[in-house]
Amino acid sequence: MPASLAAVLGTLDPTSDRAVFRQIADHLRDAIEEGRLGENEQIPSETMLTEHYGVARMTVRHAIQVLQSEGLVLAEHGRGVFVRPRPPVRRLASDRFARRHRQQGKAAFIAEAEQAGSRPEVDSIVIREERPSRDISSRLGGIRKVVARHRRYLLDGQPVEAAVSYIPLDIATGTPMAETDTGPGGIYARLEETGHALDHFDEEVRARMPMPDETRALRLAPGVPVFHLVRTAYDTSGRAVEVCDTIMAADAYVLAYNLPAR
Amino acid sequence: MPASLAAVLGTLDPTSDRAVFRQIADHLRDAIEEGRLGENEQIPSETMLTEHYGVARMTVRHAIQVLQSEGLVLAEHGRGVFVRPRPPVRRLASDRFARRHRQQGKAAFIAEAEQAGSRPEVDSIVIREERPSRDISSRLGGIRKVVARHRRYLLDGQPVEAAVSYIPLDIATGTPMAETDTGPGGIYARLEETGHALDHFDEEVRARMPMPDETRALRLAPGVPVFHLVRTAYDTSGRAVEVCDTIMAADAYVLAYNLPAR
DNA sequence: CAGTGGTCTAGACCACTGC
DNA sequence: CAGTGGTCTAGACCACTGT
Repeated sequence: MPASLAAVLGTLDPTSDRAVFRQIADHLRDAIEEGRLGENEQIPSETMLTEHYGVARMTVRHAIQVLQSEGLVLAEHGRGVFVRPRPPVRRLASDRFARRHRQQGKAAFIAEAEQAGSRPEVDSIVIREERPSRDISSRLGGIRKVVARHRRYLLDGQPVEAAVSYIPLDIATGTPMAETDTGPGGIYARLEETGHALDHFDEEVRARMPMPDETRALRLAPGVPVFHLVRTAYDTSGRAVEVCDTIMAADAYVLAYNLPAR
Repeated sequence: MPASLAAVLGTLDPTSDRAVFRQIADHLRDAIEEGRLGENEQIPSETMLTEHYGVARMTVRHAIQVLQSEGLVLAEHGRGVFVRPRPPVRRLASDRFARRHRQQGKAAFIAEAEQAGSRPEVDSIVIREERPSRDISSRLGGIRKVVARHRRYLLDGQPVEAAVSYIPLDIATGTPMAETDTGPGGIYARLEETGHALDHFDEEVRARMPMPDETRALRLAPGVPVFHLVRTAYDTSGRAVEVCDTIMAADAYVLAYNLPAR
């Protein structure tokens, strides 16, 4: 941390209409964006800030809370408040479910992670029969019973993605799709073996702030939104054969798509 | 608002480890999610909540602030705090820039909005020569000068999208692409007329919390993330002929894409 | 005008971290 | 142990809304 707070942060403008806590938040935000406070660096403590600005501690805390909800800093109890590093980003390409990527015999996530030199894991696997929600049911053509495959994906021990796949009961029953281990190539390989050659996927993307359970499952920092993906797989007969509902930490992903001009 | 606060919210659990402001936030969140507090309904005032729970006003405000940063409620100075309605959502399909949609002679945004019965507007139009950022430059093949087209899109008076298009100077100069009015079909129609028949687009999607200037430009409520789209247009010779950088209120959009299975 | 939320103070006690 | 952030109180004054 630099010696002079005034050099990093400046001073309050008493003639300004802008609330004091917003001015302090602005100073800190500017310092972060211009690199005067670098990634993982500790920002001045609440005590130092109250003394520097001559305000009450609650005012300083309010300013820091603004930055937390913007996802710029992370408070660690007993240690300090730190500038959040930009996490390594995974790029998801729109051809990631193409057949040629399945032929090595690995599921998309595992193959891609190993390629990138990370250690992939899948945990919290729960497979069970369920009655799907109205939304999922209508995407699968009005079906009433499905096999639901819940799981969580981790990279180097960090959870990055939580997903649920829904497969019509008549398709999944008696196949590895209803077992924990789906075998080489994952469920898309099994679908193709059982007479459901895949034609295309429809993918819907939303972004929002996480619910509290999602914050826990993905160990999300405050101020990080989530991507909510709903992907439907269609076979060559036009039947919807799987819906995958995925929540991802938005700061860890870039989604890349190819759009036709014709 | 119902007569009994206890029926809507319940009471504190003094044996719980959970902080009081979190318990209050949980009660309000549950009431919203289960419909005991409906869309646009006013939640109990700070005064009522302090009396009901027997806590200091700052504790109640802290709870409400949590809900604000989750995007669930909206505080209106002097009026009250209200349950945020889910705004009408625009669905952006991955074929939205297909040539056939351009042949009516309208730009994609205008045509689509009128189709949906909304009143579209485009304002804040600024067209000027710029030196592109490193990122934009490299997407356009290392070019040093571009025509930048800044504009903001509104539906029924509400800003929904702010975008900047970058076009290499040699392509745009002397054409309507460098003017305010690009003519029927927009810049993509002009590109095709000037020997740059379009082949495909690459689109990258990110989501994050907005910067303060984006909050202003899109009149974003607290707790609403933004989509950040960067779309590159390629002509049939493989040259990148335009990059469009767009910020959108994430609660107003669903992005829909088609992924190949081959 | 009464009622609402917005800002700010000056304390208190607690829990966690690292030396 | 000293220093950090986390929670909470009990006030104060202000600005905005609607009657």
